[in-house]
Amino acid sequence: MYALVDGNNFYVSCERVFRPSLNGRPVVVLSNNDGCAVARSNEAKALGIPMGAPWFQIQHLQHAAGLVGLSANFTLYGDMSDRMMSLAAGLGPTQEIYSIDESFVGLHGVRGDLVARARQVRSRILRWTGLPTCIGMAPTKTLAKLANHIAKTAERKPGSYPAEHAQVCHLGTLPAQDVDDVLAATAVGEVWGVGPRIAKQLQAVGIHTVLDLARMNPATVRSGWGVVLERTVRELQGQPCMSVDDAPAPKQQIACTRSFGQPVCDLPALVQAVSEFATRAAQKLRQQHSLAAGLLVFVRTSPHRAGPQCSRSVVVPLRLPTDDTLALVQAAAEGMRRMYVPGHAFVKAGVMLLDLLPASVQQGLLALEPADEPPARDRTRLMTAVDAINERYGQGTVHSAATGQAGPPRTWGMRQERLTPQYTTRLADIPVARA
DNA sequence: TCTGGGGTCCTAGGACCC
DNA sequence: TCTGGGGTCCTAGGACCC
Repeated sequence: MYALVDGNNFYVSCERVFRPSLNGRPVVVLSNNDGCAVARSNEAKALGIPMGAPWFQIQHLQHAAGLVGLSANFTLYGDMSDRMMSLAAGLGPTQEIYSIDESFVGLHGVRGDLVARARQVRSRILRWTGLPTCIGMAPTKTLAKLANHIAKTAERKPGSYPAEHAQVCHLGTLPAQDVDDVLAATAVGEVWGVGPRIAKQLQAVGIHTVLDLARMNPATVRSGWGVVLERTVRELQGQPCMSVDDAPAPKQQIACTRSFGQPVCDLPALVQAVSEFATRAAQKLRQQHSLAAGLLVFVRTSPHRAGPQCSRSVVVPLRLPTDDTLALVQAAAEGMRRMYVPGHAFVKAGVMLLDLLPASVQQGLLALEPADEPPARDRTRLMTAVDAINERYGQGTVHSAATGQAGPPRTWGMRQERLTPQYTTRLADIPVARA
């Protein structure tokens, strides 16, 4: 049996913990550059704002409907996520953190009334962190996802499903007919693994509800759509094809990419931008104890804007796999210089670290290669010190000169005009209670 | 004029997730 | 004027091997 614990409107809920005046109001949290809505309160959903709606198209609702738009505060959300996850882990013996606001919990061997237990965990998370959640439970992960969807929808739209499913929904103990009823009341596109494309194809052959999909023959699904959807169908039928993965493998690639706050044409600014992206990517690389053997840099113009389009990328192989910020910054800057073409309004660039391998694998230099770098041991100590200082005193306290004030003005920085304080992670931002 | 069969590896592109 | 970022897995097709 599996549970899926999922934060309701997670980013919005994090903001509301520290600004209770946002309760009951339509609120959206915007993507980087205040681009589009990536989280919506129930009130915002009720206004008809779709996921991903561009801010410039909905900002008139500020006056018309009291809509509040906030810049994404990922430092806050990450910290709140850690708190929520540690409490959700109390539900069962294994936990897989699937995204910033969702975790699967394996319920193997858990005795007693699962629904009562889930309600208890849910109310503990609410009381201790201020975050509302919903919990779905079922014999497979795909069904647990579905149960979670039902729990949320039953709470948000009374009448859509039986009221007892609100907040906590356990499909595992329901009579078969009741399970069929909720599957028949749910559109096939809500299934985990069925995106817009496949949903359309399914509808074209008369598969409209989750129940329709669950009743398909797995072999037919395999030949028509492939093994991925076949697994989904089997999971809907109650046959587990996925288990809780509580020790995720290290990532195979690490990316840091950003859209710019405004278009950028000149090379020095682009070099500075990718130097900073490489710095961030290198940090992530060291956190998972990997080395990169290659680095990809890309830059592109906007498909939404008129004018000449340009999209270029270059892979820079690294002679020695490394996790050294300075080496990676150098490679990123070199790649950018190599592919740069003047005369374009670039809006996005990024760095991806490729061909990752465990840091425990040491590759020696061939004796005939010049030993022009400081011994690797010293560099490792330097990077450890830099990470520790930045962890303690804030990002960028120590940084490579390529990303600093010596460079060009930081014209490419993100737009974040509606950013809230870092309530839980910066001393100066901690809320003060007054009697 | 005639030109095998079976396998691996790599890459690009598509689809999905949140 | 203004449209995010970071991942995964699968498949098809080409290059190459014996």
